[in-house]
Amino acid sequence: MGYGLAEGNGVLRLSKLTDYAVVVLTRLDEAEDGGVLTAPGLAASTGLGEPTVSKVLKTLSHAGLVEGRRGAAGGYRLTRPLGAMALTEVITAIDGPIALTACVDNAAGFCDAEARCPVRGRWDPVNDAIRRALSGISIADLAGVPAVVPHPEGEPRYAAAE
Amino acid sequence: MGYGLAEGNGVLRLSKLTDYAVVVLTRLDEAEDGGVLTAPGLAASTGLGEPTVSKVLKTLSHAGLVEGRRGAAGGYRLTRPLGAMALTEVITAIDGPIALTACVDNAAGFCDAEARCPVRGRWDPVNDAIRRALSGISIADLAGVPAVVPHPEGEPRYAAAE
DNA sequence: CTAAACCGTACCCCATTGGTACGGTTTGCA
DNA sequence: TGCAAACCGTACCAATGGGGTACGGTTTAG
Repeated sequence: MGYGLAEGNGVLRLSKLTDYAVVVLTRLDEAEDGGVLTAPGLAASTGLGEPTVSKVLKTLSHAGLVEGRRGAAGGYRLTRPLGAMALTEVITAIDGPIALTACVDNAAGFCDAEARCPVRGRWDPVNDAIRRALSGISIADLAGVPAVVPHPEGEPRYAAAE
Repeated sequence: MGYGLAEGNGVLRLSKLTDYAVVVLTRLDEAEDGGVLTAPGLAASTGLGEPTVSKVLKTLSHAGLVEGRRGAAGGYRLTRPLGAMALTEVITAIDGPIALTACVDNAAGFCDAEARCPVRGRWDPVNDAIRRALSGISIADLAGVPAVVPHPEGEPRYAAAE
């Protein structure tokens, strides 16, 4: 597949799943029927695989970012507006905690080559810089909020702007 | 091995090679004999594998961050002081360009699912934030500049500080 | 002439990730 | 009361990319 994220670009590669999560969250934000959409419905409207969408939703649900209601008329619903949902929360939910080094945040002093390690804990300025940069970015900032973008048959072509 | 970087933590994982690069660059900065050290020597003093160190040096050399001199009395030398060497340069040299998405920086409009892609190019605020956070961090900032830390036999234990 | 070191390329192994499958439980509705 | 639709949890499989290695070639001091 491949949506917006790079294939094997380089650093700072966050997973495709995170990309999918943003897509799905955006779609959920556009929902109108009480803001509830089903996983199969989301899969159809986004073009992603249904099992993949389910997986993403499950993870987001586990993190408390969406709420799943079971049963025949079930579906998923945002627990918060996207403007109040930090990007870091989604990243943490999908990819785990945002950390660059192991020595720094985790229990310090567990390096297997602790002896003769010349840069112990020296990466934390980078960590802090990254965290500071990422905090303050909400999903709404990424969504651009085109709101209720229809996706009829044919070729929507969201790109055509400007 | 594993030096300072996390194993499989999460986002923002930059490669171990970049970690090694910082280690090697720091060692080179501590050198005194005209600032020239050999790859085997660096491997021995850092505890890293000799082929791996060579690989890192070769890459750094190709990026112009170090200068390799061949022959019997050859070795590597910094082309700039660490304070004037940006972290982003090292990252770019080892891991490639710092980019989060493919659609944004590269030739736009090559998404295989370009139609119905709801977040085209929406990741660039993140890209910008990351770049802005990383610029302004030099290798000297990471090195801490303990300068000429001896590594005799026994157990150096750099951690023992404070 | 030889040894030591850099250089380039190509190769292999394995861990992480993306994606899938399946059985179970809940719930609206006929 | 049974059925269908949807969420839930877990486990599994395939492939991509990165870490690490090997090898042959070229340069250069002694």
